[in-house]
Amino acid sequence: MNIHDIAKIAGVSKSTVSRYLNGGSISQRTRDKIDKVVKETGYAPNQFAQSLKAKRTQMIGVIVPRLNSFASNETLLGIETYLRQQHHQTIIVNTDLDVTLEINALYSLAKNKVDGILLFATQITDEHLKAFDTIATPVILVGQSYRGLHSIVQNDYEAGLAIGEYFGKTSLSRIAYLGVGEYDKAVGIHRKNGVLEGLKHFNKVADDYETTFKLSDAKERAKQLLSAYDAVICATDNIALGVLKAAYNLDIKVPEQLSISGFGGYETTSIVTPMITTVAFPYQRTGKCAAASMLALLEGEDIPYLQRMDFQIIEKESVDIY
Amino acid sequence: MNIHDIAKIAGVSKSTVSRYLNGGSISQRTRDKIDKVVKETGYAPNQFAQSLKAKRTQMIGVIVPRLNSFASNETLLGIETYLRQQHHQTIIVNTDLDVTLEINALYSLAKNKVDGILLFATQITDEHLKAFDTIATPVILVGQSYRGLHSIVQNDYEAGLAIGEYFGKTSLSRIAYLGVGEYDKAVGIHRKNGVLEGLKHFNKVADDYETTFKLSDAKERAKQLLSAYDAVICATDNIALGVLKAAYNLDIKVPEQLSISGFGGYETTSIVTPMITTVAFPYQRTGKCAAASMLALLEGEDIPYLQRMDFQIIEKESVDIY
DNA sequence: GACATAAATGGAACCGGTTCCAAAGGAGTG
DNA sequence: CACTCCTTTGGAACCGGTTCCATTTATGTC
Repeated sequence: MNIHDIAKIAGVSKSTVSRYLNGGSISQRTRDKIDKVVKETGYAPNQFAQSLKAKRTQMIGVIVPRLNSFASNETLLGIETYLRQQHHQTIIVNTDLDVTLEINALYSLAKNKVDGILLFATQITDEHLKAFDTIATPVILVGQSYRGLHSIVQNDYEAGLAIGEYFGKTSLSRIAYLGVGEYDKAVGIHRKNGVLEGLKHFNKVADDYETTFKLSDAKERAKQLLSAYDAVICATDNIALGVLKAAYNLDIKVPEQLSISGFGGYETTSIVTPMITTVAFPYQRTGKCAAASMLALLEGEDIPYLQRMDFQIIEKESVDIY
Repeated sequence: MNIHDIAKIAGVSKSTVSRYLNGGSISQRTRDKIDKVVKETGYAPNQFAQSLKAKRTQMIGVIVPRLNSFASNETLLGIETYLRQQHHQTIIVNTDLDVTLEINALYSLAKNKVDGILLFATQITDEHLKAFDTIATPVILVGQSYRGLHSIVQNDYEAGLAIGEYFGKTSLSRIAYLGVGEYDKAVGIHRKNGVLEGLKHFNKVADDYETTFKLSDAKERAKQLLSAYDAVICATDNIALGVLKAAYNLDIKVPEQLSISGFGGYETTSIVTPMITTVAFPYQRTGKCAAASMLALLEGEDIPYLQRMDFQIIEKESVDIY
């Protein structure tokens, strides 16, 4: 069933049906005739063909590095919910942390003529810049910032600062920071710098160790170094969970013998015992903000190049605050 | 940049460019000329306009009831990965467990001319059937089955049977089953029936309680009844985690005083202490299977109406097996 | 070199809508 | 009733591709 069929059945031209659908000037008699036919046939215009002319597909592409991380999923939830309410479709591409796939995804989404792309970036390479340049599709970075590109990020430095000061106030003195590689600017650099600076305000220092985003890696790394510390500040909740697990294995009591904190606000941190003190980032709102910014951008509005979300320390049971 | 521009620059007709792009018969000289122009301009055909003619959008819609559940996300991961490899795009719609939104999503995806729809169903209402009938888009159900519709499900009954027999073999005798409402056929009925039947093989029975899929609800429900039992078989891992939390709160030792099991194989079950014994469902493979079945269906192949995945008991530490 | 055959190419129609423009119809006024 | 003006309508072009068909060009054979 297409507009031509409807027009023929209703005995009018297809331009009239088009006007009927889009609220053009039409007489009551014609309106009723078409109304009847549309009702009977259940006709709905091909969104597709509409987009060809309109040059707007109402589709937003989202490139995520992982589809099984709390942060990605919550952010994605925020994005999808907002876009759906605004009558847009969400196309997701998962890159499984593969940079090549990420570049491919940019070109592929551009070919699909999505109106805009939200990129959950880990790093921005020259290939990325080239792709942004080639495709004529607006891109907003989520989670990482880059000069000259629209970005929405967590307030990693300030959050780190807050947790650093939080540990600073305690009597804990042998502190380790368990982070990730510096290729990830947001988590690997800003978050860490915040923590170290926060501790410094209280004349404390932390030894700086590195692991990956994987819980099991964090656990193994932790096993080697736990005995030397009375506190471990972890760069993510996943890492904190790995450290907690390692503490269990080594029969180290948390928080009596070891204090642990994470970043993220993952649900799991309040499922385990003891519940882990963490810095919650508003992932859903981040997603909503990213989606809203994209639609604003597409409407030609000016949006700030860098938007930082807020954060909140969630005090639980894993830090000995005395 | 469109095909017309390319044709003009290369000094050929647009049908020739089209042939160049799609591997039609073309002379080497012309090929080189067009090659050069395409390279220079970075031209990529509008996937969109192609679809209008081809009547195939290479897009598959996925309707999920939640975007923050382990099962959904893993399945989605399996779907997206497979579809991407097969050069298809994944459009997701989250319905937040709202049946009205689910119906809307069906019509909306149909308007978008997705080639097929994968529906993570909880229940099938008359509205659903009507929608399936109206939209001319193939639908495959994931997670629930319905007579006459293509379905891919977990083997809920057999999995329940296996865990029922597993508990049957132990010396545990005061057993509770903590399940969900029967509106969910797969989890609420089949899974439960399997468990009860499995226990029956060993002349055991379980008291049957009901809660929701939410961890916090399960925890509250569990607090009221834990003292009366030495084992709780839970319908999902989330429920099991809630029960474990309740046991902690009541200072009940797991597994010494209380055995707990779940269903699903969620990552979290091996993060908590003790790690929870569960039945793992192959969610990623389920997603892949669903996606592959859809593409097969679109190719006109015959696929079975009901496909059941396998499962595996993951023995951990939360059940006292002696 | 003439001829048959195959390969390469351009033109036009088509996919399903929207939109511009001109023509037709209807209402209002003197 | 004639005229103007506004509303309604249909026809045609367009969005950016693909494909059919007819024509031109190249290749091979005798």
